[in-house]
Amino acid sequence: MQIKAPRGTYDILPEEAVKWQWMEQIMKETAARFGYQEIRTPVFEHTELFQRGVGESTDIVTKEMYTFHDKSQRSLTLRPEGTASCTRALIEHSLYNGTLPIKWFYAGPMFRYDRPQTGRYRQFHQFGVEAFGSRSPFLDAEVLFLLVEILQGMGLSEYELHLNSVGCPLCREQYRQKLIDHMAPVKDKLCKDCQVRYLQNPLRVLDCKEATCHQAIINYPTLIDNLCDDCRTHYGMVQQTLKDNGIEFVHDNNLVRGLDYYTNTAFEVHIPGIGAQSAVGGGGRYDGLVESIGGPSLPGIGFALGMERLLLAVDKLGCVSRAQQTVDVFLAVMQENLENQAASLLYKLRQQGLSADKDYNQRSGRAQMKLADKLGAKYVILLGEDEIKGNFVTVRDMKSKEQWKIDNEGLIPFLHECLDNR
RNA sequence: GUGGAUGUAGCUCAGUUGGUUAGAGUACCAGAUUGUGGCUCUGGGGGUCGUGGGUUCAAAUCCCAUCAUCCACCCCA
Repeated sequence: MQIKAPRGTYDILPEEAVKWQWMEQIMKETAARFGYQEIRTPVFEHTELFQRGVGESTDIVTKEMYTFHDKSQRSLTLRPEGTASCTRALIEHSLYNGTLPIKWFYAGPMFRYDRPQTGRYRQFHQFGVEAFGSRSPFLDAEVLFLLVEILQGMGLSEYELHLNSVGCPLCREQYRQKLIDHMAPVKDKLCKDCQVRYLQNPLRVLDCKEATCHQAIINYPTLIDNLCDDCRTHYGMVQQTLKDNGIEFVHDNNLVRGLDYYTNTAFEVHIPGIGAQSAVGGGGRYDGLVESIGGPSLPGIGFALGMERLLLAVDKLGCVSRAQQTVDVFLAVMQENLENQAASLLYKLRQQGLSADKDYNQRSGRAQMKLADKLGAKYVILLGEDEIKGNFVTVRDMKSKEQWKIDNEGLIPFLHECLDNR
């Protein structure tokens, strides 16, 4: 049987890779403008990091991790997300002793064992940012501003930003109890999944899509009405800052993020029309995370964007124009016995900073011209017996069809001048 | 993990109630133009019909299994 890319993985071929470069460029440039620096962490970590960092009860840890043992029987896991690794690096290098906040961005592959569908892969890519060491609501706003700036930079203005606050451990625990009390009398009416959620993580009943569940718990107490004073004030300032700066969002009582580490601000960005997996990004504040994986008490906030979903949206909404990669000069060789000289000339052109290419399959002169055309060559250099004898080359402008005989010595300056004048 | 749809050339797809050598468009290569591109014309290569079993005189076609893709659920990016 022919070997294919494993389930849920795929190749990014050159044509597609151009789009990735374009997208990464926007992301990195925007993050830099906001004062975020790149960090690169390993793609695998000790399994324990994710168990503690992401949360034992999450779907990611319970059923989606690529976990394996290396030859020394260490349990390692391909990273399912980026925040845990960043936090580990922060602690490992004691960076919390330095200037705060620390503002990082990263981009790279993540791995989750899940059933593939449009916009969902087993190896997928995220761009994310993390800011450690400040609880300021203005930092929350900055992170959201950065997120929106990236979307707009990609020409994606049709997004929906959902916002909520999941409170701090203190007020959330009180709220949790209140919610359980509210649901207790009607728990039999909940769907199967929600029966389990009711016991393990009652907040997640709120974002169940079953209409019957929503009806059963109608008039439920909301998170926002049960925040403590500090959390309420914090959330209010985040919202106000966004409003003051014209960033549209909707407060969403049902938004409860799946990862255990979130506190206070939680958010999700959706782009309608790219399939069922419409969440292109999500994030929030995680003030307890650093401590929970062995560091000092240090607050943090971040988000992650799904890169293939963003490209899906870009393709769907068709708002990019990307130039085809072309070559400045194509070298057409008219006699086989001139290959040595052709190779030297080609190398020389490239050393002089020109993009140049030639045929390697003994094509006829005509076929070489066709190839030059296909590669988008601006100029073709013809090299044949006449040229060699006369110490010159023939240069053809592919657009105007003009041709000149140029001295060997004058060739490079001539080409540079031609290209500069285009 | 659950349910549904679909797998024929690199790509997009035809292929009749099971019947002889599986087709088209496009892409690729060559020639017309032996040293000159886009257009046109002519020719050519390329398929174990996803894979493995079964039914049949005969299977791309019917049955089973398996793998993969897509859609939805779950969940998330």
